[in-house]
Amino acid sequence: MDIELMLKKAVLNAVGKLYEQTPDEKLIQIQKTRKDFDGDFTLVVFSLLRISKKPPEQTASELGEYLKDNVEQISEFNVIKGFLNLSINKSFWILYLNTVVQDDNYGFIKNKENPKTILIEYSSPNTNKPLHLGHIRNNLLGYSVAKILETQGDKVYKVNLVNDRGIHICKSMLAYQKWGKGEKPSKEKKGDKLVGDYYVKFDQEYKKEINDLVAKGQSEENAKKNALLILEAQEMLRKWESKDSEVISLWKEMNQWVLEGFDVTYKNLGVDFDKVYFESDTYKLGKELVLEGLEKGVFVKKEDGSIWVDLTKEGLDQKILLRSDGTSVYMTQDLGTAHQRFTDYNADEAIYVVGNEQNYHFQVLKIILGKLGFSWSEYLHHLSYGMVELPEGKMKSREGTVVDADDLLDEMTSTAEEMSRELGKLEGYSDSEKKQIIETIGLGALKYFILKVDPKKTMTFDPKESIDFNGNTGPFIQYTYARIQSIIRKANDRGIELPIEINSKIKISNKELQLIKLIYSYPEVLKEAANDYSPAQIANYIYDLAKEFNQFYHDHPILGEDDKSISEFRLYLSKQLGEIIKSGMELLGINVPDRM
RNA sequence: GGCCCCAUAGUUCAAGGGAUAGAAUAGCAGUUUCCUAAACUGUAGAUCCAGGUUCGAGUCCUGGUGGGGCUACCA
Repeated sequence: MDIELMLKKAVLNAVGKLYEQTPDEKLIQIQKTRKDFDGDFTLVVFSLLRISKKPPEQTASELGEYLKDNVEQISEFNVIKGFLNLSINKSFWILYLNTVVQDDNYGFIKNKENPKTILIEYSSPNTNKPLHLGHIRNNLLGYSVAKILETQGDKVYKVNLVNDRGIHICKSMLAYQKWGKGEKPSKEKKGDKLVGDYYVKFDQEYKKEINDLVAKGQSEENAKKNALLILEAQEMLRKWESKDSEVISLWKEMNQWVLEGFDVTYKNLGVDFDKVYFESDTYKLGKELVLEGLEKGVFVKKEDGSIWVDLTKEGLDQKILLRSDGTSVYMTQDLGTAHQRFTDYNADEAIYVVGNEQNYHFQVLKIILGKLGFSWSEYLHHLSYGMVELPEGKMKSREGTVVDADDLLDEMTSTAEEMSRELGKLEGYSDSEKKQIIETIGLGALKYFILKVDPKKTMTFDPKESIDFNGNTGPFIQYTYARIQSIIRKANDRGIELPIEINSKIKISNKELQLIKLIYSYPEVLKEAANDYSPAQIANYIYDLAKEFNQFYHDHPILGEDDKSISEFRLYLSKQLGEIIKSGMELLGINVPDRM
């Protein structure tokens, strides 16, 4: 029952009858009527003037008359300038609500005929330092987009590619070897934090050495290359590649610490993966693809033996694919893993959740795969999200200006606790219940704060001003849900049983109508969010829904309403709004509490 | 230097080429004998600049200004 499609056809028909010319379907623009005007759907007639050959107002009026007379669901119309506002029978909307109530997963596509297999890679951390706010955005986005895509009936696999090898890993290993004195992870300092500290330590010592060398007369450039520390780190990488047992065992131990640390963060964040790949297993993949490409003449070999792709025709640069010593670079391994993934899962589409600083990399990756003749390169999508910035600019690990993921999570929980206590909300709850509610609220505030922003956009986070709990926030929505559940509990206590169907003849207010129309939009919102890979669209929709509900709640008694049919209708409406809030929040990875 | 992205109330975010640019927060002024006041109501406040395309531009095009990113035989 798609009313918009029906209206479109009716308009097409009406234009044909009135002006004896059938317009291109694209000229029919039907949109939802804006709040401040009367009506449910609006036809913009400007594009039809060429056919009607009459002024906008007249065209709109003529069409309005015709539609009102010929379309059963249209009860009224009004014309403002070139906008024809159509009102749909209220009973239609009530009947619509009836069908929604009976649908368990309202808005989701079920039993899709040819479901796609979609891979989504997110998180992809380096094992040399703990996760920070930027990673949080990545993780929340990846997890949420996966859920959103599933609503469209497709099969989605979440994968993580752990970046566990390379010079940056050797830096923290070397620093640990030199200054670690056998320190082990503890309750006070979990593994990723410990390893991260040595990564910072390396950088400090390295900088000192560079300064010393510069003081002795070397150029800064040379000093960077000649510093003993970096030479030692490079030597360590060579040992790692040649599987030196001592280096490998230290590497394994330290990586394990970090991964265990990450697991705690992931668990607290509530994200997970269907499969975890390690770059140490996959970094050699892709070499063959490059050699194949060389044979086909897609790539070129330079005198020193390094292999390149020339993208100057595409308006880009030359890009190295294999070093002169035959080892792989980032691009090489990404070519390999892309290929492996598409074959492993027989995937139709692959999404990479990676920051926009890598736009160039993914642009190149896609072009190269295309040049190699893989038709699926077209279905490789870089979900490029904006950086999270502090008021003073970008976060920098080495300058200690990062917002640590674990610290932030803890802070959110304690703020939630403080606020709950101040508001006197926690009285009468058991300790475990309190803990659960507080965590749900704190985490909800953080997740919503991040996901409500369009993924593509750079966002600002001010650590000094803690994340809000009032207004357009996660807790506001959670509170609305808890309110609804409270009403439902009370209804149950009073033994109120809902009829199977809502009486479609009752009178409903504008606010109630507005709420039903919002419910009607949900499937469309999900579709758009999936198309755009944008949890923000769901977040903003749910906020709107919650806000409208609170207004409705304020001046419409639900259980206190004397007219039984109306009371039942409002209860139905509230219940359904609760369901959608829950459903939408779940898609954002946010839990909703029954009370708070 | 070259390439890419961004610019909306004091601040953080919205706005499928459509009507009077929405919220939140901070500010000011209000609402609890009534289903949870983490709520609701009122008030004030914004499209970086200059051109262009269009019936219609925050949105599209050109130029400028300001900010960010990429341009590694790092990942």
